[in-house]
Amino acid sequence: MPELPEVETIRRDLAAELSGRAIETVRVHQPDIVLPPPGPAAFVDRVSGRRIGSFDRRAKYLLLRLLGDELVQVQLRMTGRFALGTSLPDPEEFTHLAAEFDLDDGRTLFYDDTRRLGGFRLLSSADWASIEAKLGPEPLEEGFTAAVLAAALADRRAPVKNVLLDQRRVAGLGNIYAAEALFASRLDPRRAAGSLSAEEVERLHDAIRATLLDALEHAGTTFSDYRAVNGSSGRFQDRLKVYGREGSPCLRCAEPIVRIVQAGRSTCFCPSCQH
DNA sequence: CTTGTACCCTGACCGC
DNA sequence: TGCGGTCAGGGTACAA
Repeated sequence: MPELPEVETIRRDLAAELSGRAIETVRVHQPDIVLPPPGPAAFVDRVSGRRIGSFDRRAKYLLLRLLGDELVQVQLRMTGRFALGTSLPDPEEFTHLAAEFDLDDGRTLFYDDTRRLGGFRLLSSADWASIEAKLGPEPLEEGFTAAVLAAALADRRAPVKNVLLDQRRVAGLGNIYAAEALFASRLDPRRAAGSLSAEEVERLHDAIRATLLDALEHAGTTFSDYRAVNGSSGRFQDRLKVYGREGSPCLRCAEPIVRIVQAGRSTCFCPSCQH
């Protein structure tokens, strides 16, 4: 589900609310959303009573840092979502409540996940550090230059779209924003990643940043499931230029947008003006 | 090492 | 109205 802009929107909504709070009790309704080790029962036991240091994001992960040497890594995957309040804000929307975290201010952090592909993992700082080390650069941070992107794409024969989705190469991009960035930079998603010229890499680099920043400004994209913490939809879906527009005229050249399958996921692009 | 495929799960939608 | 097939913002395990 959510890609960098959506996950970052959630982080911004929750960070100030959660930091400094203590988690008094935890209820896990769907055990399979807790990834072992340590397993659901131990997870409840070890997270209950802990105080939250900060609430961060890396790639598409949310990180609930606990005081002491541990953190809860949250993956929303496709349908995971949060709400914060004294009661379930919208029972009609939260039909697959998977976990609840009661806070020391009387409010509860609710986690709902229709498909249960997302989940929680309690990690030591050392375990997280080894996971973190394998993730690619954050595209919105200073260090993400065109040269860094060029290095991530170099010598790769896989299609550039697939490489952009590989979190070890660039962190945070998913199916929507990879397609949008390739459209904005007029690059054919089927091109071998390593075949891009320096000028093309620069175009792609600028497009990735501009697309993500624009999406962040519009609180992300709500295609079907994603909601911000207060339940509101993103607004970027109205600004999508290729994703989900199969058969519609290209906004640049009016030729029909086509959909192909790459690495098992659909890619929308304009064969007439993306080269 | 790189690359592709299957799979986890539910629900919405489409054609018959 | 029902049924089967397909698809969905992701990531991981495993095979080649």
